Amino acid sequence: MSDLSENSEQIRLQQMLCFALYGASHAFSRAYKPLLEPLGLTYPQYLVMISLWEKDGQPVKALGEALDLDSGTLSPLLKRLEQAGLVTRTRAEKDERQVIIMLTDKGRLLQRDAAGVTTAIAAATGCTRAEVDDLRDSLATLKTMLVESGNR
Amino acid sequence: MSDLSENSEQIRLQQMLCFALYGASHAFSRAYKPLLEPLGLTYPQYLVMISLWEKDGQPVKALGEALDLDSGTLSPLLKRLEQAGLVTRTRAEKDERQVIIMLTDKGRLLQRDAAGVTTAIAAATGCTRAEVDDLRDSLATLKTMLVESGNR
DNA sequence: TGTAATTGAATTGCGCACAATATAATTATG
DNA sequence: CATAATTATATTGTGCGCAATTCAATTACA
Repeated sequence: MSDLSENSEQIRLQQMLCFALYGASHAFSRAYKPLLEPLGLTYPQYLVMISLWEKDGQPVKALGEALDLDSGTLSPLLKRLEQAGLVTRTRAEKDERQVIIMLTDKGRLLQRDAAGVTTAIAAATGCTRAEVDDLRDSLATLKTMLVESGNR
Repeated sequence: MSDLSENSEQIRLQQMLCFALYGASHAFSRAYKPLLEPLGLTYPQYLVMISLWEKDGQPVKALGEALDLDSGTLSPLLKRLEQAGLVTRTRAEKDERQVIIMLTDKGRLLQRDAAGVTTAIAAATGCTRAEVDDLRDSLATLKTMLVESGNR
């Protein structure tokens, strides 16, 4: 049973959970693309904006923890959002290491333009609210498991 | 009810399915990283290798369809696999536009080294076989829905 | 208090992911 | 048969995602 090319030990792409996840994740960002393009946002930028709409004035560190991204990803992304006039980046006075990200008026106003994106995506998934909730919770659990097993 | 900053219309990152997917997908590739590093493969390269272990001698186009990737992603990736001595890239005689990707002996042998990766990841997810199957099928359906709604 | 350790952000380098474009080979068509 | 349309792959440019490094600010501690 050592000839992998001719028996059931063969790994099949189509039955791998990670591959399904990989494909669904890409499908999502492709679905978002035409909706976000009019707003001038990429998908990761949109996630950052949502985090800021939830809680304005976060330091880069906090955004990184909320989105699970490091400064190597966030620093240039935030500079692009600043270039676009959506956020400001200012050093905190009480701790000059921190950079506080704050929405501009333009950034705050963009939330209204983005309202339609959510409903359009919800419709595109074709899922009921309960299905979405179940799937989301399963994925959250899966992520937790993967992260925890990595810490051992 | 138009003040989005103070009511329930507010989009919340933690309740978004796409964000859960985004996080779980990244968690997976982080979990794979230390397992694939000894093999000298990145996660997308590993997926390409699996596709080739399933079916050797595929043209770039077929690999792209199997993995849902275009030549802009695959061409440089395949060159790196060639550099690593895992595959060969040769023009098809009957249609010189096609480039056929074939495993080298080294590429075929790598399948044995990769056998442990699957079991390690399966353990890391902490999911039962049934849970994996359910989740995978839900994600496949979701992807189909997103792709189809994009074609309209 | 002075030095060491830690922390927050930015930068560099590499590898996807993907749109847009280019090029060459093949096929279709007038 | 010549030319137009299509097809397969490669290239270029932009933006993540992440490891590794750097730097300055802060905190710990000898």
